[in-house]
Amino acid sequence: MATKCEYCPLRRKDLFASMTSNQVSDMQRFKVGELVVDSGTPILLQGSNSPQLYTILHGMGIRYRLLSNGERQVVSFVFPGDFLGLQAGLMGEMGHSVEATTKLTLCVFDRKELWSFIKAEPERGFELAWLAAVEENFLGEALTTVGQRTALQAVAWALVRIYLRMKACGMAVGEKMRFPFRQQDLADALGLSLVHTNKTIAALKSRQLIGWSESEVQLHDIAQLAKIGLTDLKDPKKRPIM
Amino acid sequence: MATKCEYCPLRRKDLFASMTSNQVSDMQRFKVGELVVDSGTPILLQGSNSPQLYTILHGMGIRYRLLSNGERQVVSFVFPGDFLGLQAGLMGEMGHSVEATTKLTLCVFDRKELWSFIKAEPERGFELAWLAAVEENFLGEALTTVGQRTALQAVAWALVRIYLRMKACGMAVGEKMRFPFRQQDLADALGLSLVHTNKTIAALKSRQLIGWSESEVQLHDIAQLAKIGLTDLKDPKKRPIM
DNA sequence: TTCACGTTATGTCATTCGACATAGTGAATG
DNA sequence: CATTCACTATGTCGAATGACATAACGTGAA
Repeated sequence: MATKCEYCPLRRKDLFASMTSNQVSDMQRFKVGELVVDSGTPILLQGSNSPQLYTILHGMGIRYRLLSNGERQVVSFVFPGDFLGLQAGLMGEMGHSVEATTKLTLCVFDRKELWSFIKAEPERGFELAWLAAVEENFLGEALTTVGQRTALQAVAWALVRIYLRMKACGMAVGEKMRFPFRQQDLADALGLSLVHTNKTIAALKSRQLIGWSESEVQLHDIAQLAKIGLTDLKDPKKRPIM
Repeated sequence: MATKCEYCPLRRKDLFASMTSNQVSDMQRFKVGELVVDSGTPILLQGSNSPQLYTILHGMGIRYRLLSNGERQVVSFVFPGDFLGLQAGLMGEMGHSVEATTKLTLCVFDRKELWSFIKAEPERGFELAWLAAVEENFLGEALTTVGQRTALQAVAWALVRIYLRMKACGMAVGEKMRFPFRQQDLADALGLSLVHTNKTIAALKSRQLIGWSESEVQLHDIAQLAKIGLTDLKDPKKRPIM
């Protein structure tokens, strides 16, 4: 049973900008259905031109790029509210792949309708750009991490960022968060080897800064982690939902 | 004497998508003037909320982020046709700084007018998003470079990418291109130390793959460089101009 | 139960890359 | 013409990280 946009659980989180009721009903017309996939399922493929666009309603995943020598760069982790397929929708080709790392519920939109959707409500074009700018901004920060932070700083940065993003949509309580990603995913996101990532995590654990168990991570001293990671604890900026 | 949009030299390059004459005249109304700055001049500041937006008419620059420990990550090099200030225009805050590395001529727009500009011609909102998506796509590639390519691969990748971008707007002839960036800029872009970057460049020179002299770089064997850099020689995709 | 498999954990050793030192070059300046 | 400054060049050494090996552990399948 597809979720009605009117009752969309995302819009209630304060991570997301509010919408007029007109926008909600336009959104509802744009939405062609809902898709539920298992963890591990590929959603979008690098180089492809997907006819569908998705908004994550529930669950998490990763975006990644593959190099011709087989190396994988995890470009970002994706969470509820993230919009998938924008690059294909605008440029005609995805620059990365997207894969589910938990069971994932997606709102499905038809790429062909994107333009008429925006024409009907020009402000949504503006917000589409806004969303892309949020992503651009994040990638700049990630690039800075991989380029300039040490392994310890990078891991601390990543855990803090993920925690804040999850908390902002109600997926983290207290110091605990569900963490369905493998150390290999984190390693590929930070440009580190799996082994070194593991040892770096061990270093944070031995300092009592974090705990790591079965798909769950605890941040025991978030302030200290933020300091190590050369970042702050400001909540992520409000952003639009598509 | 400000360049009239009608006679904009950029629009003639095939890197850029064509515009209707309506769009050109709307653009002209949006443009509030032209700004010429010397090399080294800061244009936009990370964390600021600039009241102006710019399109590069002529010249080059760099975007970079600073970390609290003073480390600098060059996020991208910017060229004619690039739009500056989008993040501030959309999210209200720049995620990076922008600085001129040559004398720079900029079309100046008023951020306050951005929304009315888009409302008047909704397709431009779409293209604004397109522009942001192009940038997002590039940053994903850069992130992959810094995370996964070796120093040699990274330098080769960067030179090829810059060359193709410059050629696409008529700034490179044959195997030669003007290269106003310092090795330090390249190093900060690739997450390498200056010394190691210099030695990597020396390695490419000793293999006769490139030449490097006074603000000029020659790519003697572009195909081989692309191969080393794990990339291809496809021209950059067409993109809109603001 | 046993086996295979995916993931995390940890030790040893190799390599890439960074830090520091020093020098060379050319442009700007006085 | 001498000086300074920004940038490029190159050597030596050390540190951060990667590669390889092995083990521990849980899960699911036979």
